[in-house]
Amino acid sequence: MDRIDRKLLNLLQQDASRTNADLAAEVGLSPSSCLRRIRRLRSAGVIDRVVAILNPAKAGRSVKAIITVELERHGEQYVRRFLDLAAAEPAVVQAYSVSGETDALLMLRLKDMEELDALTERLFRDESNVARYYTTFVIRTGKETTAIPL
Amino acid sequence: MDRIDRKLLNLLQQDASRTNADLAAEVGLSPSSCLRRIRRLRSAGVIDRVVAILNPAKAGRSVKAIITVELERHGEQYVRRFLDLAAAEPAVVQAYSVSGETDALLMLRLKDMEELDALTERLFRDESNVARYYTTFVIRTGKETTAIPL
DNA sequence: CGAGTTTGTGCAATAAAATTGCACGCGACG
DNA sequence: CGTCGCGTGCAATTTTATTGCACAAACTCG
Repeated sequence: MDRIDRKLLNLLQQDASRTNADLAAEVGLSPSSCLRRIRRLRSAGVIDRVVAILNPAKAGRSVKAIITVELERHGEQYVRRFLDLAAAEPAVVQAYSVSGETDALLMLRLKDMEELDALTERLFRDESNVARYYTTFVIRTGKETTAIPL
Repeated sequence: MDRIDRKLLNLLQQDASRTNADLAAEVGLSPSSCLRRIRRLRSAGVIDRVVAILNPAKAGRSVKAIITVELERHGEQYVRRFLDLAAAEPAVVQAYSVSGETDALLMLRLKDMEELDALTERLFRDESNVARYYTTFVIRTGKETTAIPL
């Protein structure tokens, strides 16, 4: 994991659709060496996967919401059970258990309010272990990246 | 934007490193038609970009934290200014202005606590407009996807 | 209803890119 | 000082993407 590897990772985190020859030129390697490095990073698991990022609005999911959840019982098995329940929802893109006042935090991608209504109904109606939940809406996005700084 | 387009987008959101011929077979199209659809989705902006997703731990950023911020003055220009400030920080991967009790929410990727300390120092020391901020740590990740449901 | 146009498709040829085998150079280590 | 291991570049090969073309379906407008 030297300087070149980091440079490659940074480039790939920005745009993984570039050709290998292109990347090789930018980091100052031959295409074959560059390719071998990328493959090594991939099989080492440093690169987890390569994905397409969609434009939320054009994919019909312009509403972003955050739900913080406080559970009745805070034990690990209860938290886990709730996270699994939330993870099963397609609209839930991130589900975390957290420290502090609340127990869990969900990040949602929604089509409209109706969908939020249906989701909260599903997640919190039967779930007798949820003491309280707070829904927050994202007004403006200042930054949203998948890139991990190196 | 028909059923085939959606199927393609779902596949590409999961794994954009598959070959075009492979994708074509899965959606039941010839490689050329499949490629043309993907290119159309890309130039229409539905596909925003293609990126490599790293393993946070293996990239040396295993700590995930959330900071919610309450500003002194809540006016739009103040919120914007704060978001810009936060967005400039490499450790900040998501920065939103939100509805509700607080004004902004930051999602962080950190190497260690020291980095958090340095960051809060930078973000909140000079920033006299910040009334209060709450730091929360992610204990467990139940789900974390970049895929937008279609 | 029907001619014309637009849009999408498959096939085959072509171009571009990834991948592999091989030999070399450099640094670590005995 | 020789040997080993690792990474590199080059060139050949294989795989993949891309393009031109002809055809079929859907849609439009008179």
